Amino acid sequence: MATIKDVALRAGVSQSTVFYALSGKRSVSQAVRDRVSEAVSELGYTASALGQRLRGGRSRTIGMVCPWPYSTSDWLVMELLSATAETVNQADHMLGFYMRQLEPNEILELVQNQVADGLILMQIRRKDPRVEALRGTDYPFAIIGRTTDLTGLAMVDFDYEQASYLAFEHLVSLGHANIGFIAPSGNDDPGYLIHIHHGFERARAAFEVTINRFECGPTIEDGIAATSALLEDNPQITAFFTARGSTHIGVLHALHARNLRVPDDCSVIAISTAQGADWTIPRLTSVDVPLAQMGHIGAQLVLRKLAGETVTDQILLPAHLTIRDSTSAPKPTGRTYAKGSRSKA
Amino acid sequence: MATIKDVALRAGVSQSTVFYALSGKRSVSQAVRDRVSEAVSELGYTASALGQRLRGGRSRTIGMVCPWPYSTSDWLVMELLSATAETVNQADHMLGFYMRQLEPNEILELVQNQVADGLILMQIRRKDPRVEALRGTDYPFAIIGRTTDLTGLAMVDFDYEQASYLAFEHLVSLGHANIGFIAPSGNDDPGYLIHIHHGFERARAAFEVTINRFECGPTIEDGIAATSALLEDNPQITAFFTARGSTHIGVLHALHARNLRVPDDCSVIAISTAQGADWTIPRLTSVDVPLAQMGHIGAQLVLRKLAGETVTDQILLPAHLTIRDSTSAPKPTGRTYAKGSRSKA
DNA sequence: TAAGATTGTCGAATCGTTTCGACAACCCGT
DNA sequence: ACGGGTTGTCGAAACGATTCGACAATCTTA
Repeated sequence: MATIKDVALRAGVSQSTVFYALSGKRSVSQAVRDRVSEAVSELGYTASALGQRLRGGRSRTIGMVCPWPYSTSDWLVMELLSATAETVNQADHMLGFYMRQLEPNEILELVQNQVADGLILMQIRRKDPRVEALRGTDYPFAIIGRTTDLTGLAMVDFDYEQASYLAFEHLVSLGHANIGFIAPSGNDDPGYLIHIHHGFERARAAFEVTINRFECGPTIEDGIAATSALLEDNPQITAFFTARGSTHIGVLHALHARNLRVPDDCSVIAISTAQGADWTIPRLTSVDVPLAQMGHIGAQLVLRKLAGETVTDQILLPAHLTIRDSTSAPKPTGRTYAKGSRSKA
Repeated sequence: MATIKDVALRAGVSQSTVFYALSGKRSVSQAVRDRVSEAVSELGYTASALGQRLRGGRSRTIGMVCPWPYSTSDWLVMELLSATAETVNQADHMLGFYMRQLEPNEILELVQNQVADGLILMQIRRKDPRVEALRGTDYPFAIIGRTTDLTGLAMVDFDYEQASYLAFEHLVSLGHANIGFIAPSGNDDPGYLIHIHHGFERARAAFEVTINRFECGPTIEDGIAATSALLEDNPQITAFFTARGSTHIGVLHALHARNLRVPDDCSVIAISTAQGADWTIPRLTSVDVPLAQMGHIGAQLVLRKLAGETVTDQILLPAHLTIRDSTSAPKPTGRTYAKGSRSKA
């Protein structure tokens, strides 16, 4: 591999002259410029990033800590990852992935070793030891998600509370009076679950509606079990709102197993992503989480910090409802729910 | 940021002694070792990766070129990415993502700049200029997918031909005599499409069966259009085999719009992933592409090359059918297909 | 006790790029 | 022709970890 030294020898000038000829940071005579560029092309020289980085003290790398897989469904975050990578690449940096839960001290080492110039953390817990390890240091990082204490942090997140509220509002406006709410426990991590819970409480206070709540995990199976349990106890439910992971798939499976058609016999609404919502039959009415946007913004926050800016932006992306094919007004008469007809699902 | 120099000053010894005390590569007296480790913890010293890498000439980074998004559906490859990252991380390397189509010369620069020690290429085209740029160089890289000429390459791929054949075989064994095959054109890139085509040809030669073929792209909408067109011309079709991207979702949408139940009125089989197959209702009988395995192996190939091994493994992962809920024997009598009932889909 | 082996420590060089200060050589106007 | 400015080039010194040869000091063995 040719170095700048080789080029200098070949062109018969000093290393620094080669450097200035190539970088243009000082004026160099035309004759020398020509000889240098000739030597460069003959030797196939390109500057080694290693040397550049050593000198600059920067690795031109941003690390993304992505404790994967958080749950089986979360591969929807591909959208977030690819958006982040895109923004980072555009800024002529590399996005390095750490696809496991790093200990706080491992994260600090990433910093100190100069493996990465900056960090993006996701799947943030409400009290997150990783965030606490970084807070207070001058290390450039941003979080996608929210801790309880956001003092001084650069953050981007989605307004899950409003998303949750909008889902209830939509169902109520359609005339649903009995809603099954398949929910995470508000006490669980990651942090966004609490906001979904707050939206639920706001809706409960605002609307005259019966909400049957069932707490469960994020998997398809959890969704099936929750739907079954809710229908068992509350056959009068006319709509389900499911807010986490791939539980919405479970709801659809469970309804299908009972021969309940969506949305004719039962409406379903979710907090999902646009892509995920398009994959179901019928397409899901959903408050779509703008993952790509979150990735872009998260990357920008770090890049701005890297550029020397003091960044304490805390950006909450607004929630919008997208009406697709899984919700309609309840049909008060049409549905016959035979208690015994539950399948093995 | 503390350097080895600072530690040496603090401990009152030379840099090299600090180094030997920490690395253990030469013997150091207990007294000095103690003073050094004391200084290290006082200063919070950790070795800078930048310096280490410069000396070693290695960046301990593997680049993954992932021209994203190839199609809207391909976020299933998240599984591949996370598996690759896992393996690379375990070997104490970083996986750097380039989420756009890099030009061959950009890829070569990655090499020469020592930004990455090795490369993993995916979404390989049959004649791939990126591969040709790297072939013949001693640069360590592996491909996930196949070019036409595989001479000297390290490669891992899935046996799409067998996958395709198995899908037909399954439908035939169930008694389907009229199959709708929603297929990519055999001439298209990426390269795996040709192998699906070969499997189709092998099945056509082996079985007494009518296969109605329709070429289309990879999107949901493509799948809907293909299904509609096939049913229009061949209402006697009792099963669909769909082999690319998210066309299987389109098939299900189109069948749903016609009130055709799966699998009672029509069977559906796909080449998909285990996760993708679990997301549909009913769950899809599918030849699952082992994306995680492909990622692991791809990473290993490069890592072995990095270790100095001469690697020319060309690994074709075997195809296995997973029977889920979307296929059954055709019911010769039950179905009434009303030509006029086509929806707007 | 002298020769030889072992142990512990140091200084200097290396990796490749970038920057800084120095210093000629030249051009300008008076 | 002489000061003042510009232009072009060079050498040396960073950046931080690692390695190698040298060389004392200590220990071993005949």
